[in-house]
Amino acid sequence: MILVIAGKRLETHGIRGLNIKDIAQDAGINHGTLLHHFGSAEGMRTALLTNLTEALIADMSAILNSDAPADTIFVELFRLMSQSGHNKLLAWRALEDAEYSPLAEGPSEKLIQQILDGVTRRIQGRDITLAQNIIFLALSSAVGWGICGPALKQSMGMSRTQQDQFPAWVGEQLPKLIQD
Amino acid sequence: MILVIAGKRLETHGIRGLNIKDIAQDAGINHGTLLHHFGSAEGMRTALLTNLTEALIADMSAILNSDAPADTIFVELFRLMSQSGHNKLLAWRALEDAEYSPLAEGPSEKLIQQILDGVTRRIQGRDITLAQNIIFLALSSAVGWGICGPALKQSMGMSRTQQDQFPAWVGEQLPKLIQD
DNA sequence: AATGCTATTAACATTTGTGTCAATAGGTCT
DNA sequence: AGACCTATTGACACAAATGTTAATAGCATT
Repeated sequence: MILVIAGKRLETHGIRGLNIKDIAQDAGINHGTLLHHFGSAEGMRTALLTNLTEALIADMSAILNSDAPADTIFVELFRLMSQSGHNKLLAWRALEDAEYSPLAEGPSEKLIQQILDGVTRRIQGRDITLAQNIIFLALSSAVGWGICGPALKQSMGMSRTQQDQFPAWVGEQLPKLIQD
Repeated sequence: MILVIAGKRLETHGIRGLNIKDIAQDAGINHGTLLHHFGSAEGMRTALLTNLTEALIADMSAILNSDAPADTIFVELFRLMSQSGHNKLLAWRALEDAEYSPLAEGPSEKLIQQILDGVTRRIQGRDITLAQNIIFLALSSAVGWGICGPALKQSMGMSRTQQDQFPAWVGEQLPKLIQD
C-alpha cells in the first residue's frame, strides 16, 4: 500500500517526489515508520523499483499468455506501455542506474525468451535473427511510444483517434515483415 | 561550459547528480557563482534542459538536412538516439514534467513537420496518415532503442554486431510499408 | 584615478531530507 | 497476568542542498 502511494508520487512529482517525508505524509503515517519497514530511504526506492518492475513483467506476461490473436497482442503491448507507471519506470531506470535494467535480468529475461520462441515458431524455418529484429522493433517502439508518444502526436498534428489506432496499424504491419 | 559539466553529471550520476554543490566542485568554482548565474538550482536545471533539448533538435536537423540517402537517415537517427545524453534527456523529461515535452514545442515541432513533408513527398499521392504512422514508428522505436536497447539486446541474446545492424534493418524495412 | 558594473568568493543561514532513539501501544504465546 | 515481539510515534540529531550576504577583485568607461 505504501508502495502504491510512492508509485503515484513518482508519476505526479517525478524522482524528487520519492522522499520518505512526503510519502509518509501522503500515507498519513510517521516517516519513522517508513524507515523502520524499508531500512532506509534508498531501501524504500529499491523496493518500489522492484515492485514496479514485477508489475510490468506480470502485465506483459498476462498479455502474452492470453489467447488473443497475434495482431491484438501488439495493441495490448502498446496500451500497456502507455500506462504512466510503466514508462516512468523505464525512464527512471534509464536515468538512475545505467548498469542494471528491468528488461535484462531475472523474470523479464525469461519473458523475452518466451516471446522470442513464440515469434520464431510463427516464422518457421527462417533465421532467428529476423524474429529478434521484429521483436526488437515492436518492443522498442512500444517503449518510445510510452515515453514520448503524446508529444510526437502533438507535433505531427495527429488526431486523437489516429494516435489510438497506431498500435493496431503496427499490429498489421509487422507480420508483413515476416513474409518478405 | 558549466552546462556541459552538468550534462556529464546527468549521464554519470542521474538526476540526483544535478545539485549545485557537486556541479560547482566539478567545475572548480564556488557554488554561489552558479546561483548567481542561474538564479536558483532549479533555474540551472531548466537551463540544462533547454540546452540539451536544443542540442537534440540541432542533431536531428543535421541528419535530416544532410544529403544522405533515405535508408541511412534511419541509421543515423538511431545512432543519434543511442547517444547517452539524448536518451537521458527524454527520460528526464518523461519523468519530471509531464505537461511539457521537448518534441512537442518550438523548433522541434517545426523539425517534425519538416520530416513529415519529406516522407509525404516520397509516398506521392497516398494518404498522409500513412506517412504519419511510419514516422511515428521510426521515431518511437529510435527513442525506445535509446532508452532500453542495450537491455533488450541482452535479454534476447543478440550479438553486438546484430544490435548494431538493427538500425540498418529498420531502414530497409520501413520503405516496404510504403509500397503496400 | 574615480566610478560603476559584474564576477567571484567565504561564511553564514535556512530548508529539506535522512536517520536515531526512547517511549508507547497493540498483539501473540505461554 | 507476564514475557515477548512488532508497529508506531514524536522528538531530536545529523547531513545535504539551497539560498543569502557582505566583502573582494577585475574590468570597462568616463
